Amino acid sequence: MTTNRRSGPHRPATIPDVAREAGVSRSTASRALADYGSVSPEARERVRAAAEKLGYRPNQLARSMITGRTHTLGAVIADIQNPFFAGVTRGITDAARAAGYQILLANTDEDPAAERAAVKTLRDKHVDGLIVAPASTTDTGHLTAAHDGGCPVVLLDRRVPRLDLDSVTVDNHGAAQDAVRRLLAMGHRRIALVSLVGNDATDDPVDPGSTGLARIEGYRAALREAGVEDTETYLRTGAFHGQDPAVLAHGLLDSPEPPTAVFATDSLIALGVLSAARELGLRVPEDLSVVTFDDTDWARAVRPRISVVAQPVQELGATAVRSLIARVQGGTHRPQHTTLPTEFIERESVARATKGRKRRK
Amino acid sequence: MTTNRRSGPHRPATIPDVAREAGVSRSTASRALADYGSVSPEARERVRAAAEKLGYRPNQLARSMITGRTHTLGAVIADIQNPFFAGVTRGITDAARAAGYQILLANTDEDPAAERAAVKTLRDKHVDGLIVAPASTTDTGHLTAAHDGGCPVVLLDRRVPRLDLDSVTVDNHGAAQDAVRRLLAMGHRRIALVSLVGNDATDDPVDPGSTGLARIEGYRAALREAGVEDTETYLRTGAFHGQDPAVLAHGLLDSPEPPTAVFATDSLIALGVLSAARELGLRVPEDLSVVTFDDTDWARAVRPRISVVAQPVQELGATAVRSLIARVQGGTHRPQHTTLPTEFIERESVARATKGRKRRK
DNA sequence: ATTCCCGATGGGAACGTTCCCAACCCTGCG
DNA sequence: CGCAGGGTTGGGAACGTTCCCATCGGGAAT
Repeated sequence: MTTNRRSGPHRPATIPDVAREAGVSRSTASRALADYGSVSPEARERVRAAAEKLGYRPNQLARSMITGRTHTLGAVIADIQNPFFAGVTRGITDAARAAGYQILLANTDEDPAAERAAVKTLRDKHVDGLIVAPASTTDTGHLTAAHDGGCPVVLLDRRVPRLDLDSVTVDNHGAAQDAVRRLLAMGHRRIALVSLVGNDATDDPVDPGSTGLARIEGYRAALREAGVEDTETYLRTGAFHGQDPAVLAHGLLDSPEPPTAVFATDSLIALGVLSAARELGLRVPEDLSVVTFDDTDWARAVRPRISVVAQPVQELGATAVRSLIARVQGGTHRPQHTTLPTEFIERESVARATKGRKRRK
Repeated sequence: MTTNRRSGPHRPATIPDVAREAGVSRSTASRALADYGSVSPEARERVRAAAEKLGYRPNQLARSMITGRTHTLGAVIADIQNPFFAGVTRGITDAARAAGYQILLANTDEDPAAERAAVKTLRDKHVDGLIVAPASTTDTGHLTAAHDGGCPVVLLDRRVPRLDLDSVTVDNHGAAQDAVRRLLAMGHRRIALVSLVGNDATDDPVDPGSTGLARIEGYRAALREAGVEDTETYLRTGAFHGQDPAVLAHGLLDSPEPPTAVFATDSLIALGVLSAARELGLRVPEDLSVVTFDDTDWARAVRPRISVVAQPVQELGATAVRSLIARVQGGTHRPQHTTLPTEFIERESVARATKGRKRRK
């Protein structure tokens, strides 16, 4: 008996094992199993039977070494606990599985350094492509490097204007403008926007890549077209980290001339606004109208139900995957920018503005 | 010039390239880079400089082929969109990254077939270990097969009693019992439990593996010890799929002698209860007290704030990862069952029971 | 001075698969 | 009957790394 280096109870069967069992060569066994080239019917059957008998399972690592494909995609997002990204990730994993791909997941917490590290690690693992919700619109060298290095990148949710990478986004500017228009139509004039933004100091207001700035610009545009010149008084932006949305909202609402409506740029901020309103004894929507991005499960269960700008979260992720796989498998066509539609869902958190509403302390 | 098979603009540098540049052999270069064996300081430095110059990045696939380690763990969970699993996954990815591991993610939607397929695919990709929230307590052949085949498995959130695998759970029975005791202490007697359970028909009531049954048993135990003999009237369990918690709760609350308190076994069900209560015009907590598992973000932002049984979601995931890595790297000690503590957080959704409360239609 | 040992180095094999190519057999056609 | 050609097969190389082992040189000890 030959001494095997790995002589455990059941050393996993390899192609040579199967070939030996079937009485053919490695090449023929490989061809029969991978179904390419030409193999005689009887040889094919013998190999199939031998593989079955030995419980042969192809070693994807070895296969990947040759083919250069791992059938694995990397997903680099901010925070899986954020309902928006949870939905996106769900869409990503489902679409990937349907196409025969797996997902390597990495969180960045909006930290560009963590994002660079994640991209590096995932590329070292030879993912076939990357889906990235970029933390910064400027610090993108690692993304172009990956793309140029043969690892396609699809930008998710956020765009990087001067970067010629595929992207899948929603029309944040238009959606925000629409939402604010609806508040204006209900007679509101003192409309606040509460947002947490990243380190996008250099983002371009004309063609913003970050969702935060795009929504802010949509907010400004809606106010201006309604003749509200001052678009900054009720604009509250905090930093991603360390800033509690509830505190931000509290400061906004607890002022001499508070807003009559608040537009939150995501569901976590909306919770902060609701929390602050509760602390101050403000009723929604009688004292304060509230609208937010993202249709989370609680938005349609709480009282009052919250009117929202719903994003197609799962579709966002699924579209990114399909776009990426097309690029991985297909040729190198021009970068494609997909914009998915949002939907405003009207519920009970918006009321007509009452001119001289009394504040209750 | 030799014709290279892959003659792209920048064929990624390999160890032979670095060795050539540094004027040493592959072996020495490999030793210098991987930091093992013995290498002279000057050789080490020359290799380091050459690697730097060529932008060398080790091919993890090739390395894994030799070492048998991929530094990748598989996470097989039900649904990333469920806040509980989102938190768990966050804990998993963070702990994994801290230990130098990556996470391959798969959703099962509580479908045993999907779970088997996921485990198969992940094993084919040669993950070093698996973290699984098993969909079934009986259909577990693939898990023992993986474990016996050298791919360690850690059970998450749910246990499989007769299976000798590591597990990380919380004391669901005790936590549920404690929560119901608190409702009893507030004078409630007609206490309902609303739950969605999987296909655990054969789960053992004495030592339940599924969280659902464990919580139900805790509920029953609390009622019995308080002298409430009938523990089934207000028990509502629906199936995982196709059953809307709101509908289930609606049927429960819209009855001749409705419960005065509801215990929901997870946050999605709690939303259903809240939604049904709102539809029926019931006020929380005046008409209906509500307690739920899982401290989600909305539970502390809505009005009234919801009293909850908080689970250490991130810790659950992180502990599973650390336990798994210990087994991957260390010897093969006995299976370890870790139980993490829960915490009851008292808020405003529980009121003293009023004897003859009037229902408002 | 010879022996011994240890640090340093290089060559070759191995991991398990796919790919390329040469060899082979058999049939059909000129 | 010889040759072309297609289906089938097997051997060898390659992917990029780590590991084992043999070799070599120099300093210390006998």
